[in-house]
Amino acid sequence: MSAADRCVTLARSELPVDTVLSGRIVETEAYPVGDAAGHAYVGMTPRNRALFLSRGHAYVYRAYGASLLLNVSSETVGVGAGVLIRALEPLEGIPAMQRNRSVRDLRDLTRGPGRLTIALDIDLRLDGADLCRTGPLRLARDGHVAPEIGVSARIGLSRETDKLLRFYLRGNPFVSGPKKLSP
DNA sequence: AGTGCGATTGACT
DNA sequence: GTCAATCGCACTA
Repeated sequence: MSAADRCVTLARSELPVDTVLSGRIVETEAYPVGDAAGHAYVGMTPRNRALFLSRGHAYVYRAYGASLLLNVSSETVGVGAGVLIRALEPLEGIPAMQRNRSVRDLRDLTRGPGRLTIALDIDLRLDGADLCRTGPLRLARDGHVAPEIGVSARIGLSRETDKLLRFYLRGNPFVSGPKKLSP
């Protein structure tokens, strides 16, 4: 990555209430081809099939029985890989996000992969959705130039813990994880 | 058909 | 700081 990289915004629309909920992506983790910690590592299954769609499709899955996590597929058709969206900086629709999460504090609204899906009302029906075309969930460059990008090990894994594949906007208060990993 | 296990969170000591 | 909740899915038989 370079300092000229543009920030990316994730936007949720077509909700029952006519609102757009959006946030700037401030933290991600990569799960590239051949990564033993990636869900695609075992080959295509009913759960992970969206990882094998072309770049820019949503892979939504349930973790620990409770949380829904959002990934973006990152390779060509038939190749399984993705990027986990770990945190957003809230931009639009903040009151609606506060209702979805039953939380007021802006900092707690979308800091964490399982929290941001609740804030944006993302569910399993969005699994496989194309995020690069008009639809209920969209990715878009937001014009903001990214500041320095921090790199660290990924969070919550039991394998491949040495790989530095977590990326975040350094100093951004909406980044999740222990301070040690987000200085 | 049964078992084991998380790319987490929130509640609690 | 610790720890249990919770369920879809992958894996074994």
